[in-house]
Amino acid sequence: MQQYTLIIEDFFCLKDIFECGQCFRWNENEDGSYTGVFGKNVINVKEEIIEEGKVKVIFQGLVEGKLEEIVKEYFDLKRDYREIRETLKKIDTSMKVGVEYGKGIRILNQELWEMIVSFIISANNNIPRIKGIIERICEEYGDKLILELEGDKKVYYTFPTPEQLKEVKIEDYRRLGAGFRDIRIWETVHIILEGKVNLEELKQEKDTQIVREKLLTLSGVGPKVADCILLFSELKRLEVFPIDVWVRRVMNELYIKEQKEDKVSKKQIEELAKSKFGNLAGIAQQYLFYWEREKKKKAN
DNA sequence: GTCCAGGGAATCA
DNA sequence: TGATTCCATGGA
Repeated sequence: MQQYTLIIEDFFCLKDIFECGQCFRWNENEDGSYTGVFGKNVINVKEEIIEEGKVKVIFQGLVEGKLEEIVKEYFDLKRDYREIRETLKKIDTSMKVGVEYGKGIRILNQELWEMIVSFIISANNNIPRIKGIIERICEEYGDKLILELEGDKKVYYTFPTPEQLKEVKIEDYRRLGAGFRDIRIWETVHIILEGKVNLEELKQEKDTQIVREKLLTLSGVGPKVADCILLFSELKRLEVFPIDVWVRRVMNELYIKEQKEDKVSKKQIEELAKSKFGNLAGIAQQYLFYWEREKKKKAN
């Protein structure tokens, strides 16, 4: 068990980070802290706001290695988000509102394999259900981790490796609620196990288009899922702009203003995003996605 | 009962 | 190339 406390002199908000739609395995506790598993680590994070734009963050957890280094990498703490927000806010008033709303966001450096499977499951699905499916797969096939905080022991599970999923059958994924995505998960696991796509090589590849094409050879990975993997995993391509129903909706509402939303082509949105947001399109997308979804939540 | 969700693949024009 | 259709599931 390690502990690490950090003062961040910028906006940094656990709710913004964990509920903006980029991750599926972080859950809020009764005390307002969040606990999550990534790699072989299980970590609890608590924040105390010192003043506007200054926050104390307390990390506690079981990790392989040094907690400080691990969280600095995972939470992308070396990147200057203040500068990113300032750049985006200058684009227009809509973007300014979106950035202000999600100003505590950080784009996490999540494990490539976990993102591949998670976003295959995300196809035509909703976030609460995606989380449930992933959690059940981890409970069945991942490694058990036990975290004890203030005498309270809880059990967590790692995300299973391709090797750990080797003997899993298509019906097993169906039984765990994956629905029609069952065969896609199975096929992708076996593409990796057979070495047809090498994840370590993908992490080394610098050309984003080559990485994207490789990802598209995986079963259940189309353009949108590939873009989510590129943006939200350790591949960290902040310029890619995943377009789902929410992003299409918000881009149409703010900029395109077409009566019939389904008439707006993906290409049109892509080109608009690239020209407006440039190499920060991915982060801009996340501010917009989060803003649009929270707006909808509040309306209900 | 109907609609919708961080879409992809197969099929057809 | 581009448009349609089907695909499980659970909550609203």
